[in-house]
This record gives sequence, C-alpha cells and structure tokens, in this order.
Amino acid sequence: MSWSDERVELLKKMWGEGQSASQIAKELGGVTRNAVIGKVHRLGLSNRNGSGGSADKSDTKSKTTAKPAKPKPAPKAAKPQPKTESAAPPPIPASRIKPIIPAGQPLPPQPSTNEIDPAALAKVNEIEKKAKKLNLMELTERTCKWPVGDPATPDFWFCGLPVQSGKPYCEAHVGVAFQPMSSRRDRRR
DNA sequence: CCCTGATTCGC
DNA sequence: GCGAATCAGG
Repeated sequence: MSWSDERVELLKKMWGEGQSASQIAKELGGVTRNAVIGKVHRLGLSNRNGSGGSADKSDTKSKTTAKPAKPKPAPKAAKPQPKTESAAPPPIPASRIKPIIPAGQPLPPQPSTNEIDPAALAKVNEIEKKAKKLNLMELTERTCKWPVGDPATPDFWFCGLPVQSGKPYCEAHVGVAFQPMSSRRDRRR
C-alpha cells in the first residue's frame, strides 16, 4: 500500500479531527499506526492541539550507536486554543440517551437526565459526536459499550470510543454511568 | 495491560 | 519515502 493522494487526504482529515493514529490506520487499512504516525511526521503535521502524549521527549542518551546531540528547538509561541470551528452547529435534536446493554453487562443507571452532573452530560454530547458508532459485532473488550439511539431504528449504535479503564465505557460515559451515589437527596417518603 | 504519539534508522 | 522497532508517557 502506498500513500495515494486520497489516502493522504483521509489521513490529514482524520488527524485533523483528532483521531488517533491507530484509528486512522484501521480506517485506511493496510497500514499500521506506526506508518500513520511516520507519515504524519513526514507531512509535517504532527502536533495538533497540544494534547495526547507529551510534546517533550527527553533525549535518550546514547543507546547503541553514538548519538550526536539532540538540541531542543523551541516550538512556536503558545497557542491558546485556536478553536478553529467554522460550521459546527450542534443542535443535538433528539439526542436522547437510551442506554440498553448488549448482553448481561453492567447497566447504566438510567440517567434521569436531571439529576446528573450537567457537565458530564455536556461531555457525553460532545464525545458522541465523534463516537465510532460501532454495531454490536464491532464492540471489543475495550470499546465503549454505551448504546446510543433506539435499538429499533437504524440510528442505533454504540459509542465505541476507547474505554477508560477496566470499565465498559469511555471516560465521558463513565462520567454519567457511575455517578457517585449521592446528590440523591435522600428524600424519605 | 491497554493505549497514545515520537523518534530512530535500515531499507 | 517508508514503517517496524523502539521509546516514553498516560
């Protein structure tokens, strides 16, 4: 496989969208994430908004062969969140979350959507925009299994983003799924 | 352990 | 130019 124009385009697009190298590699097919990363570097893309790993990689002494030196060219000035969003009106119409779990797995406590941390909900709405939208078959042990939409419609899919820990959901969904049992104003009745 | 990106270096 | 191997970090 070579880097055809189209493939490079897709690479750029996805990288720009913040997709991970491995995800891009999967999408392209025929390449590994290393290939993607290598290409990204060669293309001169590399850091998108500072995030992900660390931009600072200390030089690694001498390994096997003598390494001359590794001067640290100071990057550009600090970029305070470019926020380059042109057309992205997130109306979020019927973005109702109706969690329904595939098999016998920990069910998310039906979010009442009114007793959940608003910030957490906002986060969910945001990540759901770039969810992988996997179907049941594509779920793996480490893809977020948070269901979105109505299982009875074609708009049903699973988040599919990388799960946070040993949990079944990604960070955002864990946020709304595992609300600290509190705020529950113990209203005896 | 899973993942991320970064870098190096033989091809 | 390419990307596996390796590195470094979360």
